[in-house]
Amino acid sequence: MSGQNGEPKSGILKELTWRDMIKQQTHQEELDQVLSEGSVSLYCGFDPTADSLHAGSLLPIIALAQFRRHGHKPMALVGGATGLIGDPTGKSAERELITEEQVQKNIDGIRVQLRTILDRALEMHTDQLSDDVKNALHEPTPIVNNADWMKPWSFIDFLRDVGKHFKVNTMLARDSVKDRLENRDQGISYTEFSYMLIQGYDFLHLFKEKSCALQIGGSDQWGNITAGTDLIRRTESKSAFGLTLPLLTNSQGKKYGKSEAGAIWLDAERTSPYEFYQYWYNLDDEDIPRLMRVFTLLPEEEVDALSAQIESKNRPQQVKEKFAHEVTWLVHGKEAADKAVRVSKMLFGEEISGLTDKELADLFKDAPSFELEAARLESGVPIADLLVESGMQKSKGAARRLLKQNGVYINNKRFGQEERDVTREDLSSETMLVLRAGKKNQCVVKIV
RNA sequence: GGUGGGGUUCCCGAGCGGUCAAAGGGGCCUGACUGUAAAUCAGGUGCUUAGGCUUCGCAGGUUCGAAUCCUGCCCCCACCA
Repeated sequence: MSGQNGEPKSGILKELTWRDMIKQQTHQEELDQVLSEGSVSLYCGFDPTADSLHAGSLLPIIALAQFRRHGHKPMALVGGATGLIGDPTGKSAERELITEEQVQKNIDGIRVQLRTILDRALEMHTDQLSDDVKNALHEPTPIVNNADWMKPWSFIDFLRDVGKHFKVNTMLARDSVKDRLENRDQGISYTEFSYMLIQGYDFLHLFKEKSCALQIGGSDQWGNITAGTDLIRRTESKSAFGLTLPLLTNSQGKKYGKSEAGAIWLDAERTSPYEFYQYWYNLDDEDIPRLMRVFTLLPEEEVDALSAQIESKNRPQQVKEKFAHEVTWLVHGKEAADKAVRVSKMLFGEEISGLTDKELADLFKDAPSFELEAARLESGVPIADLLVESGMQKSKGAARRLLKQNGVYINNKRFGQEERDVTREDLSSETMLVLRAGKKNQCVVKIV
């Protein structure tokens, strides 16, 4: 009974629909039927282009988790083979090849993240889960690597068995290829051109070996996904399905997952849980309801209530705190998320004083820190020097400007415009002080 | 290969012998107002020991003086074959 106008009957599609997480799908009704009849195996691929995933990858990860929460069997695929080739989709120019060692290193990194987040998604809001699902929670979500089945192929075999099923005519019509062909000085290499054969074959392989009937991915992956469903239909005469997720942009049309400072990584070393939390907290109010549906596992009623609250401007901070906490929890764990909330309250609150080193160090574990020799403090350190040496400002000129604009704070207390020296008086605990530049940049200065 | 137009500070883009550290816009930063939001407003946005110093594709040259003129080189774009 699903279809353009109908309600899907499978639990998972119902969920993804109200969350607005479906961009396109192949054979809607048939897919809905299959998903409502029983447990379906599915997968989503992740490119090993870096040793950490970033916030953009969170969407497919959550989607996989949602399937799992509805009793299906998701898998994550890391592209050990495809990563060596490079996906031309959405790229205006040929990419540099990544070395094999680098790809391996990247795979190791993102594997851990996938595992952690996928597992954690099963521990959150468990009251929504059916008993069957709860009983199966201890089974980890499988993570496969396409290098395992791609590497053994010989070129000739691959061309005969896979290449034969792809028409260059069709491949040439794809936007990602067309753009590159029409732009004379940014052609496409045979290597990248072949990318879709590999991704298409991955699907066939998983279909045969793991009964994988569905591939999901970002909306840019539509072409690559249908390459797989087509290949399966052609060689196996069976249906396989594809589903893509929407490309999320904010009210200004910008993509998520990037801040001015760069990408928001899922790796705590690259983007600390505190920064991660702050990223979500600081997004536009307007975008929060939409994002809450997509990036949290909160149930519908709760999302609706919170959305209504933020829309009516009734203590919107509460809603944002909840939202940012949920996302941080999913990625970094509850403890880290709780702490991010505490640190944030501390930082955006009153003057910092009366804390011990231990408390301060604990609160600011994620914040950058800088060590200053005790002797220098005794004689006094010019504030501009401190700002530059701690890395908060890149030149003294910039430090002076900031000062003049009233943007320097020590222990959350405005420093004033005068260029005086920082001394022992400025410590907030035994050996530390908190230096802040502007609203959101702080650094712990430790005396050693 | 031929012809024409270009490469300017994070980006776009003006400047075409001194008054240019270089208009304007975007971005970014800071402040005010708020709510750590958005919108709005104000200021800032090469380095500096504040006297200077280094920047306008690269290398030379002309000149008292060059981003601006000349020569060579590199790269890009457009049209033609």
